Amino acid sequence: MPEYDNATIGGMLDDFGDLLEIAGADRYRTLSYHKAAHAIRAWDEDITRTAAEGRLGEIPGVGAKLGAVISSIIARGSFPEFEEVAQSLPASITELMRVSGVGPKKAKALYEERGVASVNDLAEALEEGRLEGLPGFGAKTIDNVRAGIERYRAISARMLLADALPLAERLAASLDELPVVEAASLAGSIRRMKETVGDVDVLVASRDPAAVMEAVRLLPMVTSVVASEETKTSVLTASGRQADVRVVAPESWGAALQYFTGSAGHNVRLREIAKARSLKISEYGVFDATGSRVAGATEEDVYAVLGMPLMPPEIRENTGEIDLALRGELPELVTAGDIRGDLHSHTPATDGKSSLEKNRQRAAELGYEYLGCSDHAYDLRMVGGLDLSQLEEQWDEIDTLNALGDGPVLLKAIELNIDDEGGVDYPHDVLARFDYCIASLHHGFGQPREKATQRLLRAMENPYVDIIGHPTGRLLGRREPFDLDMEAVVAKAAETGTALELNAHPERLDLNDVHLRLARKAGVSICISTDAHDATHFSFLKWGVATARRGWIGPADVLNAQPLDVLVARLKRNRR
DNA sequence: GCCGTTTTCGGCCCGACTGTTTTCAGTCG
Repeated sequence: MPEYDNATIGGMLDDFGDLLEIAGADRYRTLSYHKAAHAIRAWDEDITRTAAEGRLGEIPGVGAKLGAVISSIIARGSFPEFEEVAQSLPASITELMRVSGVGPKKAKALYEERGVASVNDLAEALEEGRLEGLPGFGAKTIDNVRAGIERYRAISARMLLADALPLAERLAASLDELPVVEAASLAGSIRRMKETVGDVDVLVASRDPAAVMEAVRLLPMVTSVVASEETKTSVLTASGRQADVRVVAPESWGAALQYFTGSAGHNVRLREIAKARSLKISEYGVFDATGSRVAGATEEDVYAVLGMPLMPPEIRENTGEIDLALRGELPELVTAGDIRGDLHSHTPATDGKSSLEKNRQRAAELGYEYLGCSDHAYDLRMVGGLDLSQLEEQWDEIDTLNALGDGPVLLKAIELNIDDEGGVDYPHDVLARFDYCIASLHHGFGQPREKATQRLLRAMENPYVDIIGHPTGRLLGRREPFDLDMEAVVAKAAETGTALELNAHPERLDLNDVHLRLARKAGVSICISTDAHDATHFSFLKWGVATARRGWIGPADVLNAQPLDVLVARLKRNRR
């Protein structure tokens, strides 16, 4: 049987919820599938284990029925309700709903009246004029659907946060400079620092929306205007990415910023809480039963009137943050300023571009107290992994640079390669000579869960493996992560005192937010490392910090937020 | 289908736009 992970099961429940909606089921029933899907994605335990232990009911939004559905999926890959609906409707038609302008009713009509069962079918039917005369599909709707298909195809390829954010920040900053603009900010998933984003949302406070819209259309970075209305303009930027700029009145600024930042699930929870207190919250403000505004100008006010402190955008994902905020127990989140050094960098001795000296100089500019030099170990032959004599050469260079006195302390480290049995490149007597060792998986990506997991567990049992590098091995949009039992990995890290890396490379961001929350709960140390292969890569730190914050990681959890003596004392080899 | 600071039954988030609706359903964010 294939293994079902949380994301897969969440996806299946989402698809089924859409299918039910098309079939015309009660909308609260369909909503419950979507709610459960979200909760399962955020569930930081392997759901097959939760199921095996009979604890599915602990997942918010999962009751008796959904528990049975999930168990059925795990046992046999499907469930009776799905099979029943799939007899009358092909499962593929849920894809139609991803096209802007097509909802459940139109999707159903497209399938039943024209046999359209996928976005490709839809594009074809459109070309051939086969949608003429279909009720609900007038000329304008057809135009909208045509544009929707293009947008769907463009956004399916999501953009890395690191590619989208600089441009988005420039866009917001240039609007902020306009005299008619009182405030400008990013909103949506890019403000929440999600690792990938579909499009860019920018919010502006102004009394003169027309002037703002005009200015947006004329910005140099705008290559074309998709649509421009009174308070909203959509443009394509040089990157080909769509940005939506919205204008709101200054008295609604905070409410609108809160609203458009989301996430959707977070907003729904907030509105439920507001309602229970006889308040109504919308993008215009928070209103009491008499309809008078009680908050809205700032985000602080909106949260305060609901009894919460201002919520950092990165954690607004409806994964328990609201309950913590209500109890005044929001976790302290790490900031870039807390970071005292980088523990993972490479030099030209293996596959790095910048010399040890140059890396050290850059680390000094960043105000770091220490820098870990961690080139690849011997077994990674393709990048020229170091043998003992090369290591001794590097150690001499480190000693020489450290003797200069000023600047960050260079640490003698290594990135070990974990072999098929969980072993590493050097014997213990060599490993003992490093200040610390990182061990990483570099091959065997297709291995079954049991095998890949065992490799990591065995590596962590080595007393000289202090840190596991880029634990899941994913490359966003390019390579799937190793299939790992992350609970077992985290448990072993906690048991052995091994730290887990949060690799800050924008294509990795590995561990992800869900894994980080799991590690935090288990008390595992995290090191936020850039894995710099060039001195310019130390700036990747911000992506790692953003992801750490999404994972509720605080400065105390972060190994490289500690002063050098504390860091050294917390290394596995020095704890025993 | 879920769930309890009004509730174990009757609710379940809000506001706006769009088009083909002649009074509002469908869709979106």
